[in-house]
Amino acid sequence: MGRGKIEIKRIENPNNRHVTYSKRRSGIIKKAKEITVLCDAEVSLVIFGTNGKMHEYCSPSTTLIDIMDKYHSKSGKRLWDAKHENLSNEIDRIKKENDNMQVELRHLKGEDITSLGPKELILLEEALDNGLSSIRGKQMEYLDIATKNTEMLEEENKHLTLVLHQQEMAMEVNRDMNDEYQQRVREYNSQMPFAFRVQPIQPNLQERM
Amino acid sequence: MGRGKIEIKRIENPNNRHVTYSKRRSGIIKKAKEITVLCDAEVSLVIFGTNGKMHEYCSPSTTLIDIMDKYHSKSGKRLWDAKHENLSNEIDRIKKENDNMQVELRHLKGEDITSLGPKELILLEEALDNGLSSIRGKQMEYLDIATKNTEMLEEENKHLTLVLHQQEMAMEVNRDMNDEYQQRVREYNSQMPFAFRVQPIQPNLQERM
DNA sequence: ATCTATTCATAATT
DNA sequence: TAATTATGAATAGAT
Repeated sequence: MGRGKIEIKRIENPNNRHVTYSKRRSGIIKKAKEITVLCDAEVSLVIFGTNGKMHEYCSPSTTLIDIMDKYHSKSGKRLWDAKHENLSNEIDRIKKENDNMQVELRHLKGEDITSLGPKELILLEEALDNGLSSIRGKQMEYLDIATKNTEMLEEENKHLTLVLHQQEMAMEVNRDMNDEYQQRVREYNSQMPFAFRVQPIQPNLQERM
Repeated sequence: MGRGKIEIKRIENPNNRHVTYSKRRSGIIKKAKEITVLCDAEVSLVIFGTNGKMHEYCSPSTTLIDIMDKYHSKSGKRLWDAKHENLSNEIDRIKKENDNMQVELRHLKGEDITSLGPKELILLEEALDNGLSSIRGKQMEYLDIATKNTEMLEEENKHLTLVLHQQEMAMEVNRDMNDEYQQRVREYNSQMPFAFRVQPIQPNLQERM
């Protein structure tokens, strides 16, 4: 049904495959709707394309759950039980994993160790020692950063103090000049447009913890 | 597509309806198979006619359970009954718990700590220190036991040595007596029924580690 | 069930 | 991507 007969086998060209998928999908859904109306049928149709997108149709008189329930009773296949069992097994598996981790955690924290033998204790001790040295290494890094930070800040402080001092000197000079100038203003009855100003410096960026 | 166009509305004549149902049902299933093959699609199709009979198609690559699983995750609709919902929630909860423990374990072992701040490191260090002191306390117990054991064994050894010495003395005396006795036997041409024997001593029970 | 006139779905093309 | 169209497929009604 088209400009040529096609074999029913996988369409290798991805583009064509997608186009055909879209067309045929809507075709099937249309047919499903029609049989629902024409023949009073109950239809559930779920389609997944290679892109993973889902499309579904369910006859309006029911829900997918109803259909599945009926399927269950008609086919005799224990569809839900199987699913249920899978979930239960999964839970058991994870719980066991959980318990093991729980025990390991408690042991590492020095709890519930009465049952452990000397060799196990030695292994634990090693693990803890390793953990401690790793953590102290990291702390050392932080300490280095903090030390450098302090040095930078002290340097910065010195600089700021110096600049501040210079600024004060400059202002003093300025004030003197100004006084002298005012004097002249008074003397000559004229004005100066601007006073020199010292710009504040920007604080340096600091490494943060 | 037939000897005349038909309106898409319920076919009132039961006979016609049934016939159309059969024809169209097989048509849809054929289409479903085709899209499966042509386009790599996953299809689940369940049809119930008015007679209550069920027909289904499911693409060979999957099962109805898989399709329903996917449907569940894609649509987010609560397809599963309350039981399932509970189990799923339980799994999610335990998995989360698991992940948290996993992280805590790795941190205690000094792994994945680059993201931790100094305060967290201090808390970790405390935990590890506590664990270490607890474990070393336990090791100390074992050491005490081992020391006591050693003392006991040494005591035991002394005792055994002493007893052994006494025994040797006794045997020597015995041998002398025996020699003397044999002499007498030879002299008097008669026999004694049994010889006295020294019983070996049992080692004392020791506390075990 | 089988047959066929007719409508429909759609593959190729634009 | 969205129309168009020639063609094969589906099927309604008849047998």
